[in-house]
This record gives sequence, structure tokens and C-alpha cells, in this order.
Amino acid sequence: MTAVDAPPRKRKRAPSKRSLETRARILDAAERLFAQNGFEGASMRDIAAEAGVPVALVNFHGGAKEALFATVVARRADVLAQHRLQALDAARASGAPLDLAVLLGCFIRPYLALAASGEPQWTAYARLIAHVSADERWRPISERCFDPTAAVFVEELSGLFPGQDTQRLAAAFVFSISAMLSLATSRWRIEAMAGASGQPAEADAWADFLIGFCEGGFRSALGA
Amino acid sequence: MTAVDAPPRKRKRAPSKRSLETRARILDAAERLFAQNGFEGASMRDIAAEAGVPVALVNFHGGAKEALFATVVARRADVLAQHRLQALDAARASGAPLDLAVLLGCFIRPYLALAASGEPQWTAYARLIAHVSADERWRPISERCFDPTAAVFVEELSGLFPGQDTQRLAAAFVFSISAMLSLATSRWRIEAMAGASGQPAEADAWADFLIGFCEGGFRSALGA
DNA sequence: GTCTATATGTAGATAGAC
DNA sequence: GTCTATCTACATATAGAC
Repeated sequence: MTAVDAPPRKRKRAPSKRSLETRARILDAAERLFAQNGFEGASMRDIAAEAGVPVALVNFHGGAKEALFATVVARRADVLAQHRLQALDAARASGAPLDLAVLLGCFIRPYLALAASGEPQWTAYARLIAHVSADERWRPISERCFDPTAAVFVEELSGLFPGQDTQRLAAAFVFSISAMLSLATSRWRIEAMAGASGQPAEADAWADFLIGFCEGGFRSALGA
Repeated sequence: MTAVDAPPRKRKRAPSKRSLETRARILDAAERLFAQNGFEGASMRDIAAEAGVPVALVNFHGGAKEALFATVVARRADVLAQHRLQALDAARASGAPLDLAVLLGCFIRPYLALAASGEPQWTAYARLIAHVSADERWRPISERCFDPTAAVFVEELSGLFPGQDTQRLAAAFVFSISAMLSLATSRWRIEAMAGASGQPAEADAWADFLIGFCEGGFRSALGA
């Protein structure tokens, strides 16, 4: 919903229905392959094949490869930011105190909910973010897509720990985000470590568990 | 120290001194570029240029690109595993109880110590691991290089939380690992979020802070 | 808007002289 | 062990017909 959203250039009039579908198929395909193989690991040809269109159409709708990547990341980032801020507004409106668990929940739950009960693309998205975070080259994307929302939450959190060093607070928040992403990207690793034991475990239980972990982390590191 | 360690094939006799230096320069260069740009983002040509040798030598000493990548990851993984297991042995020998903070410290401190007071390559290594973790294709590398040590620590930790679901325990451990990696790879993000405020903060303080966070997370999520 | 054909660069890998 | 030269494949991107 922010900037990067126009197909080729300045749209003169409404694009055709077919055009929009083609564009969506291309972005979906790009998202899958970028998440799976990273930026260089996914070629424009792969993306075209995955979308079932000729290569030239990928360039036409997505622009150059880097722009396509940025568009793909921004598309879901905007949806996610919206959900998180709405959850925060709802929590504020409810009148209940904005305590640590509630704040962390407003940030963490929207993503886990989308990943669990929605399309599988949202699970892949965590892997995409992991690629973005692991690669310094994409730092501008992080700053544009994720930092504004993060700033809102850090601001709220700092109200709960008055006088605490902001850098420590931000660090605890970054730890929490990375734990959240690892839950999405490394479930296989968790299951491998646990071996045969352990129940299947449903999505809600995982969310509560993760939030409990982060909450305890905050309190322990920053003081109750 | 494990398997992947032979230069070209089966070494017939001792390699020359110059050969070893060349090989080391190539591996160092590959490590830097793989960490910075990922597997596909770093070309064999880039690596050769960084090492100051012709391309053919990279193939000669490192083998095919995938083998080179695996070698680079394994090399430091082995050193790291050794430090961690030594720290664990030392803690056991000290007679003091192996409580949560000590165990987490044995896993976390060796890496942070290497990253802080050693070569800058160790900081880059966290980014390399982030790439490995973000990409399912490298799962075999994770299993071979990291899982054995992780299993030892999960086993120890499970002794502190008797009767707890192993999967939850493994999850808390994975959260801790990802927080540790994020401290290395995303310090810039933490500082950006904190804005102007916040002291510089030294390495030891960060280690204590991180371990405090993870300890609180474990206790809160799994029960004291 | 869509597709075929192609221009231009760079990738990984190796052959073979030294 | 080292290096030059080169093979082959595939990358991104676009021109131009429909």
C-alpha cells in the first residue's frame, strides 16, 4: 500500500483484468522462488516458468530484477504492518492495560496467524525476510518496510521500562523478532532436535509459547 | 577437523608451504564473500580476485563451488564446536552446578568471544550461518556441522527441566541461537532503532545481556 | 499486453602450457 | 602448483512483430 505498486510506469487508465492476474501470478511466483533460493538463486527465467509466462512479461510487469524483489517484499510487509497496527489500536481501544504480553502479542500474533491459517505463501515469507536480514545489500528495504512499525512498538515498550537504556530495549525486541522468524523458518530444526518425542502441537500453542519466551526474556534482561 | 579437509584429492605427501598459504587465502576470501553476498551472490571469479589468484586455482584448491562453500562453513564450525564443548567440560570439571545460565553461557560465550576479540572473520561468520539457515538447500550442512553440538546441549538442558516436552525445550534453544546470531548480524538494526541514545556498550556486557534474556525466556516458557 | 528472437554479459569449469 | 585461454551454459534485458 505504500509506494512500489505501479505495474509499468504511470498507469494511464485501469489495467485490464487479465493484466492484473498476470501481474499477480508473476509476483506470487517471484515470491516463492526468492524465498526458496534467495535473490541470485532465483533467475528471471525460473520465475517466468513458475508463473507460466514468457520472460519478457516478468520484466514488463515486475521491472528489473531488483525492483521486482523490492516489490515482492514490500507487498506483504505492508499487509503485515497494517495487521500489527490494527491489533495495537484494538488493544488500546479495549481499555485493558498495554502490558508486555499484550504488546508482544500485537506484534507477533498477526504474523503467526497469517502463517498458520492462511496461504502457505506467508510461511515462505519468513524465509524471504530471513534472506533480506542476512544480506546487508537489502538494508534499505528493511528500513523502508519494517523499521517504521518496529519504531512504534519500541516506543510503546519503552513506556513499560522507564529509564531503561533504549539500546538494550531495542536489542530485546530484535531478539524477539528473530525468535519469531526462527519459529517459522526452522520448525524442521526444532523437530529434528526433539527427535521422536513431542506432540504435533498446534499454531496457537506455539504463539503462546513464543510470547512467553520473549516476555520472560524482556523481564529478565531489563528488569520487571 | 571432521571430514572435508583435503586440498585436491588424496594427498600423496605433504603439500608445499606456498600451497597451504594459497589454499588458506582462497578459503578466507571465499568466506568473506559468501558471508557478504550469499552462495550465488559470490562468484568464483570474485573469490579469485579477492584472494589475488587466478580462477583456476580456486577450483583446484576448493573444488567445485558447492564443495568450497561446505568447506568454508565446516572449517569454523569445527573450531566453534570445539570451544563450546571445552567450555562445557570445564564447567563440569569446576564442580559448580550446571545451571541454566552456565549452560547457555557455554554455548553462547565462545562465539561472542571469538567475534569480539578475534579476527573480523568471526563476525562475518554469523552472517554466513544466517545464509545457511535461511536456505533449505543447505540443511545437510546444518545437520553435519551444527546439530551434533546442539544435541549435546539440548540433552544437558533437558536435565534442568525434567518432564518437559522435548520439542518445547528444543524450540527455546533455537530461539536462543537465533537471538545470538541476530546480535552479531543485526547490531546496526539495534542501533538504528535506539536512535541517538544509548552508550556504545562493550562485548562482555552484550553477552551478559543476551544470556539474561535467554535465561528468562527459558524459565518463563518452560517453568522455573 | 503479450510473445519470439536475440543482444550482451557473465557464470562455473577445465585443458594444457609452464 | 600455477596460470592463460577457452568451452559451454545460462544470466538479464530489450527490440520489435503481433
